Amino acid sequence: MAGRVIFHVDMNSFYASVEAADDPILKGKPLAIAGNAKKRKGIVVTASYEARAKGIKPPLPLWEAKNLCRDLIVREPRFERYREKSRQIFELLFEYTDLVQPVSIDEGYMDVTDHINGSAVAMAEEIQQRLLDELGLPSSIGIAPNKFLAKTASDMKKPLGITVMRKREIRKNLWPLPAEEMHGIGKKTAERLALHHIHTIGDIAEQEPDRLISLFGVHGGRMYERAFGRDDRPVDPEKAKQFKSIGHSRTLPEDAGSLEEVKPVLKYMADSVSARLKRKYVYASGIQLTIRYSRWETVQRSSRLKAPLDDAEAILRQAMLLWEESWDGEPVRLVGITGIDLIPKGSAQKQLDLFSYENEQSEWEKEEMLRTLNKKYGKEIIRKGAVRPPDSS
DNA sequence: TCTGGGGTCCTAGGACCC
DNA sequence: TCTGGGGTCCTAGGACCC
Repeated sequence: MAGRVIFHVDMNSFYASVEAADDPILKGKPLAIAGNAKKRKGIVVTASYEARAKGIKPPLPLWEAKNLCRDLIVREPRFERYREKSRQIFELLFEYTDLVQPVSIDEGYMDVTDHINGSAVAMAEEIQQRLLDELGLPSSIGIAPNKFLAKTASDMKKPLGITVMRKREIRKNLWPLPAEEMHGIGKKTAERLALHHIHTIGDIAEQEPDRLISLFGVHGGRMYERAFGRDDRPVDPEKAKQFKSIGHSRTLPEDAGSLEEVKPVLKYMADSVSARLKRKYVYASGIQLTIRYSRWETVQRSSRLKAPLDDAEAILRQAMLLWEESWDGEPVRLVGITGIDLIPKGSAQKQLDLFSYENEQSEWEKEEMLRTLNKKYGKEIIRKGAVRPPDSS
């Protein structure tokens, strides 16, 4: 694969920029998007560049942010609106090539190798200008022969930057960067690298690859390759559509100390996860319950299902069984439900046929669990028949 | 006034099988 | 008196990213 041209398009302060585009009063002001502090969700998710200038950088607790900047404007996030804007962004990018891979709500890769008329920089400038003119949103674009270098390049100049990273410039532009700047290296790995006197990306490049692999596993091998700017991952438009899990979690208004207290929250989450599974045309073949204790320890327990499902009551029932198995009686700060091991509806039906015999065998087990739960928590939510193979329609 | 919510990927270790 | 051993599958937890 010789001479690809990859763009990494990264929106600047995306949530804050959307708010400013929708409400011009916010333009040029220090703005933070943050959850409601009274409900203990007080962290800054996104800060405008004016707020960043005062040292406000996500994820900062809101009260600290207010101390740093007395006239900080705070808005709660409107995720539905951001998703809508996100769709518009990618529609615009798809005008240039089919090889667009969204990687999050506000960034994506483009493989424009076969679509350059003139210079790549001119094309990036046009895209950036159109995002600004048509959607009111600033972006930074990195241009490079692969995803890793394009991503690194887009980070180098914000806001409204366009940065080209050529292979031959790696020694000059990549190697001086701190190791933690490499995508995939976070705080923990950077600390471990520092123990071995590895501080910059250049230091990584100087290591024996076998040593990195023995220390960090496949991650070590990958960081060595990246340090030389090597990355042959294709831009894959399908990847964004392939969900592996769908979940919903929430920090509670106050700590909970019983299943009665969290049951309404779990019910709400089961409904929401069920609705999203149905919308995405997938079944979950496992359900995972997340419990975060007020002591900040997080526990996750999952169960595999005999029959893949998308039914809200069945999801809730599984979640409550998992609660029974895993809650240690301590105060709980957050709960979450996630559907895992998702399978598309078409293939789910085949699996169901395969498992139907096994289902009948385990029927007495279900009855037993239901009796136990019903005795304890009443029958309004937990009912026989909640777990049923999905309709074949 | 400590610390959100959506994810993906990798690894360690136990269960199980032959 | 020692108590094989290798492969595979599954789960929980951790690191990381936006």
